[in-house]
Amino acid sequence: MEGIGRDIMYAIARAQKALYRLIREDAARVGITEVQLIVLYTLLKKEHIRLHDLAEKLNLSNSNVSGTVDRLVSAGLVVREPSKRDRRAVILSLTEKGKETVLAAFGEQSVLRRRLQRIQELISPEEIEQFLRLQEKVKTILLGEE
Amino acid sequence: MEGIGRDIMYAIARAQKALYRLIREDAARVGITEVQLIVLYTLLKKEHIRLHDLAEKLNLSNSNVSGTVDRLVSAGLVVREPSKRDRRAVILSLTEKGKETVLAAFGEQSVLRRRLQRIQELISPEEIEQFLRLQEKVKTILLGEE
DNA sequence: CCCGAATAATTTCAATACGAATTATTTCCA
DNA sequence: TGGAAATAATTCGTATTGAAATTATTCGGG
Repeated sequence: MEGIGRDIMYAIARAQKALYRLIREDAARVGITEVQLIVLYTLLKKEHIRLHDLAEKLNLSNSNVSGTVDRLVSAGLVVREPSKRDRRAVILSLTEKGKETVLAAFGEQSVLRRRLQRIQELISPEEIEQFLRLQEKVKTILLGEE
Repeated sequence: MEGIGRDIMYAIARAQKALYRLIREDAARVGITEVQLIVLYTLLKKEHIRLHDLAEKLNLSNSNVSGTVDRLVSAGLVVREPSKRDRRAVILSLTEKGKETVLAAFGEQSVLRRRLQRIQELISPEEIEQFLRLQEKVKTILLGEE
């Protein structure tokens, strides 16, 4: 692992840690954990999704999401219901309380929202576009899909 | 969380997952976990480091690193010794076996090494430089240090 | 139509991961 | 210098994480 490779690794890791720290902050404000908030947000954007599809969307294992959903159901934020089309599957949706929670977390007081806006103020659209393109390219090569 | 912000979040998360998957693969080949390999690698690059400094370098909590070091000591890959300068601190170093393990993990057979090289073959030095610069800029803004 | 392969979810287990509390030691300043 | 504040590490509790095994169901080819 020579210089450049190491730089790339550390850069990716640092950006991710910074991002998760913000999500954790917003999540803590409404009394949940970061992964729970990410799951709620995903469900807000796409209701009635199957557990497997949710796990795929989030790049998490089924077992992981299954446990997280357990806790969200216990907290009254999410409901599980068996799929009518496929009796193996379960369909997930937000409860009213779940909706309120995610909206409160990412609402006016959200640190993450403020910082993401700041990025758009301080970095030009061309550079952001460039950033996303390179990020995607690096990811594709890392996955061996080039 | 509108379009661009979400794109940035997902891009960062995806790159990190791809990276960690590779590290996990190399680590599994030598019979350890990804975090354990990252710790061993860090110790290879900087021997005789204090636990607190190691945790800081890796952006991990002290308690987390303490537990990971426990397992590495049990496996005979790392040794703990009390610092002479500061009796509160412990100094960490690799054993001979620890050195061999990390060198084997990131040696010729390393998938991560191969993919990082591939990045340098497929992406121009200017673009890599640009990538690292933007990555750093985004991280700084996310941390609120702009 | 039927049975083996594939798929969806859960459970279990070991390893992260972090915050809070605790213990031991050092620092620093009144 | 004496003691409060800060620092280093560990322990504890809870919540991720993913691989592997398990169960239930669906799919697909003969």
